[in-house]
Amino acid sequence: MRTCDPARETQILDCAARLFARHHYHEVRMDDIAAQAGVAKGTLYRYFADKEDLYLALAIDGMRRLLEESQQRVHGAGRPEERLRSFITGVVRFYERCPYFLDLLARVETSRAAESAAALQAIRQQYVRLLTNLLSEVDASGADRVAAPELAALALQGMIRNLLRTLPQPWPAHLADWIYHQFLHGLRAPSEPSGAYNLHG
Amino acid sequence: MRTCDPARETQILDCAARLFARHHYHEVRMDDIAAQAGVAKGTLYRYFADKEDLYLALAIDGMRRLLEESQQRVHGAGRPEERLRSFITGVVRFYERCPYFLDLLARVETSRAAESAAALQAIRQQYVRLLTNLLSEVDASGADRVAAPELAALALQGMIRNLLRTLPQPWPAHLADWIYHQFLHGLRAPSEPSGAYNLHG
Amino acid sequence: MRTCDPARETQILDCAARLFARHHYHEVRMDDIAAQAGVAKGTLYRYFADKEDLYLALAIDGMRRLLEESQQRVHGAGRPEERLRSFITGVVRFYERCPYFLDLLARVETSRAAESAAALQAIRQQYVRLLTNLLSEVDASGADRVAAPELAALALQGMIRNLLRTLPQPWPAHLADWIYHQFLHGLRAPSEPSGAYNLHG
Amino acid sequence: MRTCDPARETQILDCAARLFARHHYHEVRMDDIAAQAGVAKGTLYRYFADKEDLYLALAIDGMRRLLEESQQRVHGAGRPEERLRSFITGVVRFYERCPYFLDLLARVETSRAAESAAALQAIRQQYVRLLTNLLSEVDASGADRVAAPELAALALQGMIRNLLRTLPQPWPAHLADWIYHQFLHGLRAPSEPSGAYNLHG
DNA sequence: AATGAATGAGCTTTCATTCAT
DNA sequence: TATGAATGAAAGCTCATTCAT
Repeated sequence: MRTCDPARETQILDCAARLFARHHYHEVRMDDIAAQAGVAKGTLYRYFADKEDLYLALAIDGMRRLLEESQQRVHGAGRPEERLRSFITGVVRFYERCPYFLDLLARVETSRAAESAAALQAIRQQYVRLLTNLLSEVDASGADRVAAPELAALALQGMIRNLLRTLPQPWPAHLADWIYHQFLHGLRAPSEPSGAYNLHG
Repeated sequence: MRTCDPARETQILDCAARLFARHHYHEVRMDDIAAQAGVAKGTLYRYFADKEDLYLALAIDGMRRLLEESQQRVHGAGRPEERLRSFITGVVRFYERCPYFLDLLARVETSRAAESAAALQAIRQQYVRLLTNLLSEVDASGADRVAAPELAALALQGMIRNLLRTLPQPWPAHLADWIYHQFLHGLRAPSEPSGAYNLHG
Repeated sequence: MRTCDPARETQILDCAARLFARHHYHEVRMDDIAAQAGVAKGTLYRYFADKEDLYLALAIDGMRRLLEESQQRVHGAGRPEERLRSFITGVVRFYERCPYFLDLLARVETSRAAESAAALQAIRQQYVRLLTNLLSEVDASGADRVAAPELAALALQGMIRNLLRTLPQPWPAHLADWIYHQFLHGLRAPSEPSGAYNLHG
Repeated sequence: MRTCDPARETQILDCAARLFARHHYHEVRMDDIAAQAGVAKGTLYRYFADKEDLYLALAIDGMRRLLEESQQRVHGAGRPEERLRSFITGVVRFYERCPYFLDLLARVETSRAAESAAALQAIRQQYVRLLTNLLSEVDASGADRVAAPELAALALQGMIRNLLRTLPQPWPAHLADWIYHQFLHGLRAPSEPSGAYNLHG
């Protein structure tokens, strides 16, 4: 029953992503998605059970891509601190390429429907665990204790997203470095030698 | 035309807030709001032009209350660091009382319509400026430079919100302290004497 | 129960007349009428049972005034032809003073509700009978037979109204004379000595 | 967006015409029209933007049909007088077939919205021009001058409509002839040999 | 498999009417 | 008696979903 043409499915998801990133769920009509994707409305229903399903697939698709990229960086070579820095840089780059995912993910995570969406929940957990584990490694490698690595993971995630969602693109150079430094050493640590930061960097 | 009975307006906003926090915009019907508030549907339209207007008023109302509370704490007595700690504690307490505002604000800030909602934008800017100024004070009082106070303000806001939105209530004791410490001293600073943090604290 | 303050009733009717002349029944709200008349909405219901009743009273009021004016002219002195000319002149003058009645009456006579409105029907009949009788007098006074005076009455009424509703004000001088002449002598009779007629007379 | 199935559009218009002729604009619900036409409510909105648009299309449709019929008669063969008689007969026959258009047109011409409805205005102008030109031909062919053919056109139109709207169907035999005679020769001309006229002929 | 016209449940919104003040 | 906030039935309209082609 359900058609399987991965290319077309990707095409639909891409178009839908752009629409859902700019407009709320109830503002995007299936008509719009079909028109944007260049297919008939009925075709959407061969790939997705309903609007909610399409919306969820969208978020899952985006989060999985971010997760996979992050996994490569986190599981790469180098000292834990270096891999943390690489992780942050990767996230910033990801959102640079797909800025509409910033709003989309913020939006979908607010969704109560997501609570029942096991797949999305699973990916989100993997993501937090990946980061938590990395922070534990940082902990083990350092002189000081990392208190509550899970809290720290959530804190880092929040910092990154809020900065990226608020700051207008193009983002300041070294933004990833600034985040890394702030996260690791806090507000009042001496700046890194790379120079002063400002919003219009 | 537009009726003005502040008590009733507050009553409607309160009920609507609870509904919008638990359900998406398109999932909440004006019927539901009216029923919840114990007024007739037509009455809603005596206080708000339409659904969107009510929704916006909701967010503005919440942000204004948070802003006013925060201003009192930030403009209070004490060293800048103390007032920063007080600010963070205040925000956590605010969301403890009104947990539904966490999702609501996340949602409304994702709204493109909000871009044209001058009132909401204005409050948001005041909020960021309040925090930025406080961080500059922290800067002036300390030995080290605070790099990019505006970035730091956004980072702090993101940390707080993501933690509160993700962690299930009741929140760990000393969560505000943990945030303060992480924000000021970073991940690897020695923990405060108050003890270890964990998610179910 | 029903309040009786003729001055206020007239005031309401006047304001309503202007609104109903410019807008269709369903486009005029009781709010509008109340605002225009400078009374509260509830007050309207002390003078008229409901919207339909007010609307009807309006038409009856206007038609009665036109009927009374016409009766004076038709029952006046002079040869029947002279009184017919006076009648036509009077109608034109009436609509010159109250142009909004042109559309209002056209509109209310289209109303099916009017069929059940005995009062309005009665006045309309009196009006047609007045004119029919006059035409019969013209008949009796002349050399030729007036065929079907009732048909002629309706024809004259239609001529007048369609001309006045279509032509922009101010109306051509001698318009009433032109109507009188056309009605009595037809299209191809020699023009009266008063001169040529044209739309911008 | 807008669907185009002429057969169905005609079907909807026909059903709507009957309803709007018997009831005021605000008394006819879109539900009624849909039920009468045997389509779903949503279908109406695939053919017409909204209720007002449907209403206007109705009038335009009717006027266009009347205009086309009239053009054939007016541009036919024969002396101008004969074609004028044919025109009048045609109009009467048209309204005999579609009696509901009498009220509908009276109502739509009272509409202020119609002023902005260019299509309707255009047809109305063509109609008046057609008749005006015909009367000018009658003029040229006759011994006497036709004073103000445009006024005469409006007068004739008003006569016809008021008679047809007021007289109950079935209409008197020779009603068209009576109108022709009254219009051309006036009230006091000798009757035609075809006999006496009366309302219940 | 793809289409897009048709569907109709269900939404937002209106506004004539009521009634406590 | 006058008011106008509150009412809620009823309207116009939308749009996710279906299914004949």
